Amino acid sequence: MANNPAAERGLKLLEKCALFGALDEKARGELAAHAHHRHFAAGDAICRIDEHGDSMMAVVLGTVRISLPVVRGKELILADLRAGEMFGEIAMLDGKPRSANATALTNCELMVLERRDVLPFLERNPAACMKLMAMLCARIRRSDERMSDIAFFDLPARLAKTLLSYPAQGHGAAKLSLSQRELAEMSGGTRENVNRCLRDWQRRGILELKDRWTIILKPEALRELLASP
Amino acid sequence: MANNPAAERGLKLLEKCALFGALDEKARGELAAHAHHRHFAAGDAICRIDEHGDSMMAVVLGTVRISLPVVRGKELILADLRAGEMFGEIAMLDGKPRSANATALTNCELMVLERRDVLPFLERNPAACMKLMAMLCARIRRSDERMSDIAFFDLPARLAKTLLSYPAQGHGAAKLSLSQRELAEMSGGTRENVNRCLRDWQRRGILELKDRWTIILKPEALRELLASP
DNA sequence: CATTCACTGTGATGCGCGGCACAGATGCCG
DNA sequence: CGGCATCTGTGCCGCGCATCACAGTGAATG
Repeated sequence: MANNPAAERGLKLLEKCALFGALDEKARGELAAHAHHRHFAAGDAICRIDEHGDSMMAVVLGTVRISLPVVRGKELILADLRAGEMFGEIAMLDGKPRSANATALTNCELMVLERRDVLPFLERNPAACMKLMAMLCARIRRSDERMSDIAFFDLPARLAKTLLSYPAQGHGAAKLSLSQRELAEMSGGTRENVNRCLRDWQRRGILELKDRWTIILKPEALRELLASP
Repeated sequence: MANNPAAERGLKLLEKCALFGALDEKARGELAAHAHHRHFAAGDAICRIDEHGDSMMAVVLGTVRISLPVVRGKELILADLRAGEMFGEIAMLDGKPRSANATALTNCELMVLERRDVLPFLERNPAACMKLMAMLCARIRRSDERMSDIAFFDLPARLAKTLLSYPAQGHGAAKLSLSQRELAEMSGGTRENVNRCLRDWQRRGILELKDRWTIILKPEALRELLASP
């Protein structure tokens, strides 16, 4: 096991990870010993809402999309998770069905932790317990914020927020490669209106649309949209 | 302390309470020993969003309203809590500012638990820890559900859901005494449209509006509204 | 008793946004 | 190469809902 490259990466990852970064070497090793690794190809379903599931996952490599299907064909994208982030804790902890969909956006590798291993571990490690609770608290805060955003902000404001908060790649200017349909599903609007909004901003020099990339030129202008409405 | 009537009620309440009902007698007593009690008059602010706060509260008597102020003058009512329900755990656990407002809706009595007492207790009582996590999980599930409701359902559907899920008083028919402004703030609409919607339902015999009470005559008709659109 | 205040009920108006219907661009695959 | 899918960009229509503007009704308050 010690020579297993996946396990090595996993152990290394744990140090960076929000939940287990706080633990000592020994506790981390103990937990990693029980973990197993799984690989998913881009597009694969990792877990589906309402299914039974008693494991939680940490992203080792790649990107995992968490989404909430609502009605026939429509869904809301909750988050895109990258290496070091975790998901699936809710169903693992409370034993109820999965609360959202998780889909592999790229090829990815996950570290999987089963309830039967995690719960006893948590009971013996209050520090991990507290850390996990802090993660849950953060989730609640984000959910509530997002709820009031949807209830009170208009599409431009929500879209601006989405653009600003998405983990951007790029050097000087933030640069992201999401399709307009994806942006719509993240900000809670339609593809068409997202398009109109983006083009308007392009005309005003706030951002640039090129080769299916969205390049934010004036993040301040977007931030201003959030303050004023 | 043992003869203090408030403390007695508190101890009794703990048994009923979601969080501590799972604990043994000894653990409950230990926790109750540290708790203190506070009284608030109807209308009093219990805590405000963004303030610092390191206590969590359980409702012993009365009703506490949890709300999220959004913009100048507008707010979203998240929940009305009655005896046995708890709030304030988030800020207590993660040490960040309060995430919502809490207001005494009636005269009420609260049992207050301070972080400095609760955290050590949780470290020594993994069972309480797990129970608390389950509560947080439930909160997350409710938040997410509410978010997608706002994003995808229209006002009638949201209002129907609000009416059906509000802890009703009454024998045969569910009967509630919320003002239309309150209903609007719970379902995320305006007072005017809530009024139009209710009157429409009254004309169709689904409910009755009398003396500022809303009496639900045909809950099935409301449930049907949730399924169809 | 007059005043004030919160609540209810309704009409008129206008905007945001969803929905549809295209048309053009690009990339993939047999 | 000719389809086929996906993405973009736009025009148009109509509904839902927020907003404003009142009028009427208790219930509290001095």
